[in-house]
Amino acid sequence: MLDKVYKSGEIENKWSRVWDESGVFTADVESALPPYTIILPPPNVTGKLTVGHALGTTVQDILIRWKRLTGHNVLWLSGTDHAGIATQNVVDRSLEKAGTSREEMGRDAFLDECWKWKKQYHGRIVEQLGRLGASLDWSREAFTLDPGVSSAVREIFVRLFEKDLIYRGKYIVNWCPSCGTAISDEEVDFREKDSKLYYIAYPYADGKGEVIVGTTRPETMLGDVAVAMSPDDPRAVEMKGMFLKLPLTDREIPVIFDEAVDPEFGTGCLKVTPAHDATDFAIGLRHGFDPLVVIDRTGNMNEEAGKFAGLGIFEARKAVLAALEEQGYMRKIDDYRHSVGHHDRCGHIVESSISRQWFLKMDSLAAPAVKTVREGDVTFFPERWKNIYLSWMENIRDWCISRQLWWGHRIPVWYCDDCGEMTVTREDPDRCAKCGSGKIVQDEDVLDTWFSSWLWTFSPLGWPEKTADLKTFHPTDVLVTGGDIIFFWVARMIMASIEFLGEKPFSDVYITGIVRDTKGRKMSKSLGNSPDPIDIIDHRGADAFRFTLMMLSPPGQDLMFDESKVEIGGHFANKIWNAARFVLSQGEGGEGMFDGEDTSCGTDSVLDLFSSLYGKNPSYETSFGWEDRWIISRLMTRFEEYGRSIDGFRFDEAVKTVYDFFWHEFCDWYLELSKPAFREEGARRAGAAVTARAVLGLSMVMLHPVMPFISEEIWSMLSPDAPLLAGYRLKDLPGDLMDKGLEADVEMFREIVTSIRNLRQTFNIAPGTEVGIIISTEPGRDIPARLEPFRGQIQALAKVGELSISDNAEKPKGCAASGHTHINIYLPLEGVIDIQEERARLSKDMEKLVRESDKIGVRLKDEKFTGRAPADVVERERERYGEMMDRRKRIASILEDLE
RNA sequence: GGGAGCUUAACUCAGUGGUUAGAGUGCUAUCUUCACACGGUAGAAGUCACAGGUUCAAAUCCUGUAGCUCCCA
Repeated sequence: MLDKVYKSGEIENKWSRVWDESGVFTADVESALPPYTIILPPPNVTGKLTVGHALGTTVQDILIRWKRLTGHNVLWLSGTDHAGIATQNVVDRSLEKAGTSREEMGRDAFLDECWKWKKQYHGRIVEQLGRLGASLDWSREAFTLDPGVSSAVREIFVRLFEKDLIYRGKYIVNWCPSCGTAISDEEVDFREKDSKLYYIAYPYADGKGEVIVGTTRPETMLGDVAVAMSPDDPRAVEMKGMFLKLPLTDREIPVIFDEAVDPEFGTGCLKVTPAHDATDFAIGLRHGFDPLVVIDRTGNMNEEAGKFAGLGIFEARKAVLAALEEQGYMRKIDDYRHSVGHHDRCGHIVESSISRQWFLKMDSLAAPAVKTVREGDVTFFPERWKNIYLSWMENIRDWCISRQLWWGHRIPVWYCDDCGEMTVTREDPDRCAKCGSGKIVQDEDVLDTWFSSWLWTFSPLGWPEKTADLKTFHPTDVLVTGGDIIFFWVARMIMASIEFLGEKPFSDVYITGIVRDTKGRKMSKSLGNSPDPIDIIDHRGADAFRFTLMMLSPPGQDLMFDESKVEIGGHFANKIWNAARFVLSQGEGGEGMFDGEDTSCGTDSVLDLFSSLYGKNPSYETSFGWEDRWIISRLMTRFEEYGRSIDGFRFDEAVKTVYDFFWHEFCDWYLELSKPAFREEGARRAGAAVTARAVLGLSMVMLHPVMPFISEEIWSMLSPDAPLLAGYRLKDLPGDLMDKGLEADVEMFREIVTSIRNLRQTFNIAPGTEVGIIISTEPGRDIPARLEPFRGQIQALAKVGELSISDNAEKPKGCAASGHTHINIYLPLEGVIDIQEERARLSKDMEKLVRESDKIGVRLKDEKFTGRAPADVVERERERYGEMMDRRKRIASILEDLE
């Protein structure tokens, strides 16, 4: 006997192993099926999966498994990312603990150390993805520093260099003093900070006055080269050509005029520090000033800062303020709140700093990528991300691609000691391409990690070789990722693929929401509010987790996640488990149902059994009841809805469809309705058992993309010889099994059962007590005949003994009653009914009904409505009105009787 | 400063012009009946943020207001 409660652990382990060994996730480049490709956004190889990863991975796995089931040649490409800064940081920290450092051990030894980390933690990521049930193709797994992928990076660099799109120059860049490297604009997070605005006096050089300059960064004044004012400033005339004495130094600096100055801000006077501010850098360029660097790469003041040299930025600020105060230059200090840039990896405040770096010109790459999205060749879901993409792309700036790190793709540029020229080649050179000198040295820096990731749709497929994989699987179909890396990654992939392959990298971009805690905060390590997905899977099962994530995340909305919510999925898994237990305990049902045909579910899949049953079944009439035809019809309806939802990226809808069907139609109604048949012997029992098995089996197909483990388990129990569900290809379902007329009659039946149950509970009739029921119907509609097939089930499900169904049946004295469209239900209860209470109950129904029907009545009399609304809407309203008025009449007459 | 999103039941969320606005959790009553108490049955619960407008018809479209969140500069 199976456990009463579903236990996920062992079952998940078992199937993970079986799937791995089976090779069903390996894409077949020879396959004739239409390809369907997703590349996994490569997680940081030394990182740990978060709930956010679980969300994205589940979405991809649902798409992938669904496409696999519905006959596609599926490739879900797995891979990891070397995460330059993050990895180098953790390795640095571990070296520090061991009492050494990167500098001490040297570049090669340090890289060995990084590779050790990579090897050690790679397994953790692989295992975590496996625990989630991700059906990735591991045979093609790639890592951003693999030789193949690295040579693609090299190829790209050389091509772009040869096209003059890559250049080296001294510009203002974002500098992280903590990580000791330049970073791109996209890696800077702006956060609002409480700060001060200092007003500092800069005296005229001739001593006859002063201007006051407002700044949030007084320490940078040591690098000032000018004070700028707006050309529209009323003081412009008198200030023109004037020089100022720069306090705390012996330098004199000019007053200049520039459009970039906002005359409304502060005093309208801006100190210009080209070496340490992007705006000032631009002003400096326009006016021909050499930047004066006063802060070094480690965030300390340099020798240009005079007596402040050697101080850190904050110490220097204090010291400068004190000196200004002491020497009488400080005029005013205001509280001021403004955005300060922080490095998104380490959280340290980012400096704007002059530095020689490598850049990639973006304009010409961006133009076709804008066009592709604008014309809908690449589509974003939800759509609004398109505008975010476009607005970034249309204001794109050059990309700083060099990083002062060791862990990464080293920049393939060699400098000649003799002639000073650069050599940039696909193979490592041993002499200068210009002068032939052997004294060449490679650039010390590495490339931004994203410079390898932006090739990710094609570099792992073997590009630049024209491989079969590339031909079959590129362009890929959909990219699933978070909105926070649209600029880092999505946009750049579109540019790269168009530039180097001449085609888009993917057709659709599905942007998932962000996972937050129940207080709406982003999950982060420092807050400690991010549960470990593996703990959740240990506690509640991967299927439950996946189901819950999908149930709770409508497209593009952030998800307030809390582990306790996974109960939803856990309860559902348990329900599925128990329904399966019940169905399996009813046997295979094949024996003796068909003449000479073996229908036991052993040799082929449940679906094949199912298909063979319907349509050509000679004992159809005696084996199957309306219950069976009904649930099959519902299953077909739901299957269609489900496929539509997944194809439209509506995973919340898809998941709800399976849930509703399985729980509220299959379990609540069908299995209850089948219980009488299961107690019988012979054909009827067999028909019910076979239907239950077939519907359970097809439900597992529907469920499999969302809950792969439990569905695989139950599938295997239904039919031990069947192929793995994970590798199963669903054939077309028979199209003629929907019966809308039957579905409507069953609706009427369900309303009657529910209504009788309601009456029973209202009058406190014990659950075990049988009651007599009289159903009185509207003449001329043949309702008694239509209800006749349902008689037995009404009696069974509502605990009814004597049941009379007839047109215009007489209402007995002293009974509880309910009125429906064309139907009255009477429950004789002489002496038990409290007339007053019964009147009150029915009056409440009546009031609501009157309110609604009157509203429709008014609408129908309004010629504007009947004239302008579409005919089918008017017709539907008319029908509704007729039904409501019928029900009104019925309840009114019941009320009259109670007088 | 510019832009986006959100505001629907106690909570978390569906529902983008046409039935009496739904689900899950929670709540109330009841049942341990031979798949499941992680369950069954029945039920209560909403001024669809607010104010205007468009329309025969608005939770849904438009404008404005308020609050919350995010992105960009």
